[in-house]
Amino acid sequence: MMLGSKKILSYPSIRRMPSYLRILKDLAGTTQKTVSATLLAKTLGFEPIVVRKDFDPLPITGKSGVGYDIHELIKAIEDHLGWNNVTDSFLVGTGNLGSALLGYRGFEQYGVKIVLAFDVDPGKTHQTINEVHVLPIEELPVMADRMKVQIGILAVPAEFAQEIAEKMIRAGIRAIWNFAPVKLAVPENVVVQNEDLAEGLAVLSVKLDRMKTKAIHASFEEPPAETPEALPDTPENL
Amino acid sequence: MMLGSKKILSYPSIRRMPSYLRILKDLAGTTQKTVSATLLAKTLGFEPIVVRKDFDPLPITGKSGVGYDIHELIKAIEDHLGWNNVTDSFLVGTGNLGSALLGYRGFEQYGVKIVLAFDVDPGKTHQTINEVHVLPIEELPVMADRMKVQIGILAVPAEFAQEIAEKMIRAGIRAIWNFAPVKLAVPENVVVQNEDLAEGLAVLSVKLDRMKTKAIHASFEEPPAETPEALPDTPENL
DNA sequence: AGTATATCGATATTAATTTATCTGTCAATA
DNA sequence: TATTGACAGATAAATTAATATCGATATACT
Repeated sequence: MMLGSKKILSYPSIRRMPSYLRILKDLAGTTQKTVSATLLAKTLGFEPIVVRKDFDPLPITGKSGVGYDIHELIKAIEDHLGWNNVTDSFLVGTGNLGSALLGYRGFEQYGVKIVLAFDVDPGKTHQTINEVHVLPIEELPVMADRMKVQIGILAVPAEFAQEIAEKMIRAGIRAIWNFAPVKLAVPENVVVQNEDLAEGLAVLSVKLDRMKTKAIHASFEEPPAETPEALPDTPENL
Repeated sequence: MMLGSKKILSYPSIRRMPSYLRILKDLAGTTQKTVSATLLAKTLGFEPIVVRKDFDPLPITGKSGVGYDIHELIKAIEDHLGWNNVTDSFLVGTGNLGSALLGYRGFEQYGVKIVLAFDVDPGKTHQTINEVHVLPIEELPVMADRMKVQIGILAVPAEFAQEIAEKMIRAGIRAIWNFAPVKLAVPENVVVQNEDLAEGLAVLSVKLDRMKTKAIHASFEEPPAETPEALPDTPENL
């Protein structure tokens, strides 16, 4: 045994993987065979050391003075995320956000394909949004069972989220991508990933505020230090 | 001076603030006057100590044996995030994601109001989406100047993101909420917050994968340990 | 060949974040 | 009024993540 013993990536690392993947796939279309951590870092705005650390647990090895093999790296990342073979998923809630998610082509590139959508509102069902059929929520259990779907995307208003989540779980869904701003109560064998736009907005607000006060303080100190007018890469945290 | 010297919140704390705020605003509609960290924690699925630590830098103080004053707490959080007075913002890109964002009522609750939208596609301009006018991108500079808008929401395809960002910046915008999966190069007096759905999806994928292997290992060890079929609160990380 | 430069990987080091522990306060109740 | 349980807040410990340092190797360029 002990075969597939991948060393584990930290969650911050995992979150950076999609960015790497995008760049790598771009490069895969060129004549380039290798990338350095330095290049990736510069493109993404963080330090090379971060990149090397991120790749460290992957079952690949770079070459000193050269970098990493692009295709190897892509494969390693996709393997780790399980994004090789696309997984089918259901989406529930075809309001604004739900439709937007349906409109996002390219989830398939991220290993997930929305194969069916559901809604409680009869006015929204039995139509097709972006080539995905919308069915009444009642049909979810049967379809989930028939299609062996494991991932559910929850894009309903907060007040229905828990109820729909339970319906998903009873139907055999094991992973819920939750866009409703509520903590879902789920059994321990079900995983939940919460997505909350307000989080990012909160960070932006604070950053803006801190930038302003910084500017004020700066104005009392040295002369403006020659504001670089054009596009220096600021290391982007969060 | 040293007046407005708020102690700083960590970014993880900042990200949790919107969740607190939502619960608090719910409670504000009831007869409750106070909340305990314990209650907030239970509702959100983390530990009370996290909540108390999060509130520690805020200029408020809870009462032992009682909790925090709900209104005081709301005010303190909103103050810190600058979500008291709603800030006007522009949105660029009225594709799927852009429309979804326009459809999100309730950003105002988060201190941000989209007052105008822009698009390059003449086919999309001069209409109204969710009561927000869509103008040609050329008009952004004039309007930004006239309305003194500081926040820009970028919901355009990756290949145009940098270009549009520069246009925003030249127009005086100081904070960009970036939904395009690219690192923007901006001057150091501009703040950027990147939003990347793939991040959350990556985390979900890995969680699901780890859950599965956990299940496999468990099946070799002790007898199933009585799976709690109904809804135990799992502490939700990330 | 010899040298400079780029780059990885291993090993610290430092910083940020989470978690634990303990003490004292408050309010309800016997 | 003494006792108990719920709670905040301070301080400390443990964990996790980011950053730095350094030696070794590959490539390009004299």
